[in-house]
Amino acid sequence: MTHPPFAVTVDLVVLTVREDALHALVVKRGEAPYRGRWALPGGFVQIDEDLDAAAARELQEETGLSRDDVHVEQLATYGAPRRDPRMRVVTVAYLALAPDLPSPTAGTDAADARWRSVADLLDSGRSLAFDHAEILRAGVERARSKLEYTPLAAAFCPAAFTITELRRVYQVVWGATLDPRNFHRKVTGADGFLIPTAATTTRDGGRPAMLYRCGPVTLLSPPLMRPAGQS
Amino acid sequence: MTHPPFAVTVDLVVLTVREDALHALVVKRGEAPYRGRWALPGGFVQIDEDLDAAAARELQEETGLSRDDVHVEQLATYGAPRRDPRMRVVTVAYLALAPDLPSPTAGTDAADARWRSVADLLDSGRSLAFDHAEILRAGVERARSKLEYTPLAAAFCPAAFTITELRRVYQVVWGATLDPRNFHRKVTGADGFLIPTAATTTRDGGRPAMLYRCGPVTLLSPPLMRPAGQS
DNA sequence: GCAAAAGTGTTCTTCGTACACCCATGG
DNA sequence: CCATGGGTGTACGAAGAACACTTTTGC
Repeated sequence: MTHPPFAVTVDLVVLTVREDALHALVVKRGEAPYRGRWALPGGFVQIDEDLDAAAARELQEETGLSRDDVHVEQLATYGAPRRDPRMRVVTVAYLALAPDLPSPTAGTDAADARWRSVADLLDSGRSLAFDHAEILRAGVERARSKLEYTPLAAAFCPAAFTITELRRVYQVVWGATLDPRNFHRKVTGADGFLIPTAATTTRDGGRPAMLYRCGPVTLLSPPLMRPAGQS
Repeated sequence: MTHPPFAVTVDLVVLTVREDALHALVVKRGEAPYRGRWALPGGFVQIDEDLDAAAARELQEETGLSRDDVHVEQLATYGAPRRDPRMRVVTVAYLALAPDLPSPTAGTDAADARWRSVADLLDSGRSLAFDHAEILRAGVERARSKLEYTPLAAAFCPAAFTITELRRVYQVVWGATLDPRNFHRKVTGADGFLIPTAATTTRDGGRPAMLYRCGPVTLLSPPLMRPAGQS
């Protein structure tokens, strides 16, 4: 047996911040195995399709979001021999970070796709199908560490956002509270992270806040450090 | 076409530090395609085998090293439709960090396996088979960043090593020069990184140096920072 | 005016860096 | 006794943490 046949799928950990909690996109399975259980969105890679393209296609089908709207990156690959009881399936997991969407699952294939809080989903008991709980955990951990040394927190925000909105992302993802004043100084001082716009907004209340767009850098140096010893 | 058949392989980026340069293990291909070219060691995942197990098996076959001797972690997965001209192959790349070995390829299957300097291998011109240059680059980049926030540099050292030997690893992998005195203070001060042993050695010349073993921590906080703007 | 959030200044402490200095060996 | 590397002390400056304070809106 030189090269046994495998099925290859992509699964997506799509994260967003809403209602002061981290949420992930899940779909209700319509068929066996795990029928009726929640699972990460995903599907088979087509025979002439690159892995990244398959992930982008699934994301488009499930959420209507295009690759340009959200950050997508490869997460890890899972291939335990019996992770799918039907056959040998290797799945390439992707992590996507999306802003909070007005109509989160509009125009999608999956009838029963919805946002659910990560805390709920990882609560042992009501577990996800397959090894998806493990994949979700890996995605959340990746997101947490990426906020430290990349400007990816902005991927959770609308195109123009305030410093406070950005800080809320950090607080929700890290489960920490950050000093608004030091945070403001730090991120506005980070070269290339934020581009100021002319506009301001009062949507957070109080004095009008400057709106920023995401800058061109992909790496923050020095990184923002998350306070030690939080969830 | 619901689940087209794929072949799944593992490929290994095995890195070591020798002669003051970063080296990777490569094998000469004995068959088409890319016959006679250098490639990363690897092979097909068997039908009942987990991905990590396949990587460990290939490592064992190619180097005689067991999982206990070296650090092995999943790197990334590559599956461009025509990356192998014979068929659709998805490869899960693994990164392994090994100490400098007395007889690097003793007791191996691959007749023509050897260490070659990463600088040579990535020199455009004499390129590796398939997309292995890209995979090697990803492995080296992963190793570089992992040295910052994990104690993995010790994986390049023998079981008992001196601070200077550890510093040489950092210098070679980062392509930077580090102040011996500040480095000494920093790593000996990092809680759980190094466990002092009773023994000393003069193998580096000069005054006898304390020998250390690797400690239990998996994450360094605060991280060691690599000097900005090096190769 | 008052509450609430934006944004700036200031102080204190911690940590990285640079570098002087002494120690312990081999030759 | 000298070269070589091991290891410690110290001084300076940059950066983080804590928090007082002024600014600008909505109500």
